[in-house]
Amino acid sequence: MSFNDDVFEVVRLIPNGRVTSYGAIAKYLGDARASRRIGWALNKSFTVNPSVPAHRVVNRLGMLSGALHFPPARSMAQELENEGIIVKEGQVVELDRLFWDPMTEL
DNA sequence: TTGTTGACGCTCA
DNA sequence: CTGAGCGCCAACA
Repeated sequence: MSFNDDVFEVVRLIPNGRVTSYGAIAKYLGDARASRRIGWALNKSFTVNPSVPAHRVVNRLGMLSGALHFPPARSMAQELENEGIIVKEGQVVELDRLFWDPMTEL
């Protein structure tokens, strides 16, 4: 199934220390309404190789809405901070500066 | 087969 | 400014 693969591919292209949103990815894939499905795709991202940096994907406000779905062993916020991204109150700080839009960057 | 759900995003009150 | 509601559509019970 290619939708998931496309999602993974785009997510893997996100530069280190940057983040993007479900909507941006959906739009890039041609279906701006697929944002909800991006989450589904990312669920499986933990079972594929090479691994997908799903922690770099947040909702359009920069909130870590998917943090609860991360494997217990990993912390979404922590992974982000490891890359230099500041996460406060479950939200990415300076989102506008760290945001990476595949539509304009690719 | 039908109904509910959700890692979203937008609009309206 | 805040909160509630709605459209989307695949996965799941």
